[in-house]
Amino acid sequence: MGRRPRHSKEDFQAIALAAAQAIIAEEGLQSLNVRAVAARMGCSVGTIYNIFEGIEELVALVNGETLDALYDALSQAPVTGSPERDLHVLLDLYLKFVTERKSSWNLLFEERLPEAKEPPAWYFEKIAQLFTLLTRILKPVFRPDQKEELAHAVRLLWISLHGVWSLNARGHLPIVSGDPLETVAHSMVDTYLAGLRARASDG
Amino acid sequence: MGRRPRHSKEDFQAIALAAAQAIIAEEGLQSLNVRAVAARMGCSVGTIYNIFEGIEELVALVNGETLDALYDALSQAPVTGSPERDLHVLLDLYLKFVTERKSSWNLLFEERLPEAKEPPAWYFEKIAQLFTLLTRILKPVFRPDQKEELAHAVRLLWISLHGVWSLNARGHLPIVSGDPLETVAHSMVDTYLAGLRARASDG
DNA sequence: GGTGTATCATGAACGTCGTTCAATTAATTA
DNA sequence: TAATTAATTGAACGACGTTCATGATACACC
Repeated sequence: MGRRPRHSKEDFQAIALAAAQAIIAEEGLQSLNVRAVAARMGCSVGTIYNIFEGIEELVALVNGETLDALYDALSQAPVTGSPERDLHVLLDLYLKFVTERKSSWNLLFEERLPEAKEPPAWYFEKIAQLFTLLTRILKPVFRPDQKEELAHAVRLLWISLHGVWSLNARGHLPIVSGDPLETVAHSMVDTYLAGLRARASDG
Repeated sequence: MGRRPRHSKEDFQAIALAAAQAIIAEEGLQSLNVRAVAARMGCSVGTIYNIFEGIEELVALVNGETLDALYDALSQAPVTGSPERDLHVLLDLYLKFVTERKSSWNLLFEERLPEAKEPPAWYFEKIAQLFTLLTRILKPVFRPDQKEELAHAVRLLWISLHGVWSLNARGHLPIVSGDPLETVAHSMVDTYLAGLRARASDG
């Protein structure tokens, strides 16, 4: 038989991931490219393409870690039974995370999923995991039998907040609102929650 | 004195803009680059840099026209006094526009404003113009003296919907919701409007 | 018309990027 | 040790945005 791989594919991917994270932390997003990752790993660019289909796959891994780290940061938030209060606490942890890990965070918004291709399965899982945090906070707004309504509300709230993060990440937020990021995010949550309560009491 | 320009800077920018639009329409976003624009204009790449600081400035012009076209499409929407109905009609025009001019629309979400630089002034104006459409629709929800509350509500609704468009443009919407774009957008508007009414009746 | 000059227009060339692939290296088996 | 098989390499490719020495051109003045 032939030559055995020095590292398994998974090992190599982990090393590449660490290298990418180091570059992002030390040099910023604009320095994240194949040659920089290869140099930091101590291998050639060709090896990167042995491990990954392309740079996008590595970026997806980095974004996966960002989502995990976000979950870790947000899961500290308490659930008191008051959605308003809980959401505000969650939001502040969120904003702290965005501020502290600005580059990684922005990378999430650079990613462009190819038209034809399905997003990777673990992407769905990580988002679902984050959704559970919102779900348990919003639970008191709904009756126990309104499972689907609750899930629906979580999705919409997520998307609304994504509007804020997205505009902010691309520098467009000042075009839309003169208020700072925190203010906009808090207003968003308050209004949305009021809407949920109103629709819930309607039926 | 020296040589007079063959065209004024504004003329040239208009020609470049038309060339860019033609490329987007006929070849798609991925073919929009300096060389393609220059070739279609019948000039050299250097001339592009005589007219613009860089390609981003041309992209900004294209996006400006997209915002104008969007305003034209949406300003047909009637104002009946029922915000729910009016918003749904507006939303459908919106979705029609997004479908018909998908490439131009996506370009709006590719743009990344440089950190240090202020967005161009006409950007604020065009967004403000679009805001007036939402403002007159949402007016019945507020008392005549609640000018600032109305403006605030318009901004938040805009940002919420931006969350939907942004996810959709990057292919991330299926990760968050299994529902089609229209459904998500309509739900968003309904919930937000319920929230506005609830908060308005509180004070 | 000729000359000088200020200005515009040119496109080859540069640096960077993602990506490819023939050649090289090395681990395993016979 | 030699053959076999596969991982690793890095020069090279094409596309990109951008630059700048060079050439071309229209005007003012004589």
